[in-house]
Amino acid sequence: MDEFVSTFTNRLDSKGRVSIPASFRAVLARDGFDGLYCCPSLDQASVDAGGSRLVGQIKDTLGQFEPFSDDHELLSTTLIGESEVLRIDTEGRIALTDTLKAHAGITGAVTFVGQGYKFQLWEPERFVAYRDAAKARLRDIRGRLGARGAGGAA
Amino acid sequence: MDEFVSTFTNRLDSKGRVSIPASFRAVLARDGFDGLYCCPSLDQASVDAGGSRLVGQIKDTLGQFEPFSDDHELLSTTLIGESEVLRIDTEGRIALTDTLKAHAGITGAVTFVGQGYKFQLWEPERFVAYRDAAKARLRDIRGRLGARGAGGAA
DNA sequence: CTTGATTCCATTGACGCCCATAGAGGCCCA
DNA sequence: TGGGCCTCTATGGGCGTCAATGGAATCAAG
Repeated sequence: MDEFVSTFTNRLDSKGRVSIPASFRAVLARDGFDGLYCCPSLDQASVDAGGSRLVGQIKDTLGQFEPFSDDHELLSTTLIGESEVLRIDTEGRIALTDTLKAHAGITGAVTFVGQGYKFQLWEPERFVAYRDAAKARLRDIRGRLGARGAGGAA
Repeated sequence: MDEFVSTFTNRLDSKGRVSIPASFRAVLARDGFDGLYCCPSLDQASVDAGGSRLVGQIKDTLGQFEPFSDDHELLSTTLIGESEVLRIDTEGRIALTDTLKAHAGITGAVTFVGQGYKFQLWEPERFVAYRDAAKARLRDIRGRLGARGAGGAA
């Protein structure tokens, strides 16, 4: 599997370090990117993280806007300016910066949420709330998914 | 046969493991996917499971949405974040995570329900109730279809 | 010399792998 | 056609390995 799948919650130790889930590390290793690319999510109190594929996706998104346009500037300010490349230590852990922790409200633990080509970091309780809201909204918009359904209908 | 067919019920052992029905294992082996992809059903207390074909179907669904869009984030959080890739041991067993067991209400046994390109995991009693309700609805529909029937089982 | 950061080592518990057993069903042969 | 053998599936449990975590040791600066 070369995608980030599933959800894990790990604790920060006294030095602020947290282990990246082993299965995510395996994906990152295959990806080849050195370190972990992290950028605050645009609309949520979470952090988007990943490797080359995330970086590529961000570039593609930026490429859809005219260079020097307001929109391009706004996006690049957030997607690139607010980003960090975190070092992964020999045990597979990272130390989140204060900026990232503040954005996501992370204190004692982190929930890692796989999203295919990237994953997100959440404060565990906030994630539960977001997840429940997401499910509820998904039921609403499911009609738009067409006849094939999203892995559920009978 | 390369489709999941029929229904089986197996018990969980003291370590929470349960055997995948042999005929399903054969289909998975042909599918080539390493492990078992499991995704909570959106509307039912069950788990959708399968291999590459299920994953492909989910990817197709996600591919209809623009990356970083609200809808894409919602979908990937639910469809991928809630999913698990379970390892299949040398005996053909899996260990369900607490999250999946909680979603389906599974405690002592699991009912495996073949559905062609995927199959579902149910708590046995809940499945019986669901099946009976489905049958009743089917009779209802068939009645409206007139004499030719809907090819339902006896 | 003190502070912060990075690597190294130790512990604990979960999980994967291996072997063992029983029971059901299929197959062969008389 | 009946009985017995044999294979395979489902299930139990022991053991080793690895991941997550905590803390000490080492290194880089200021």
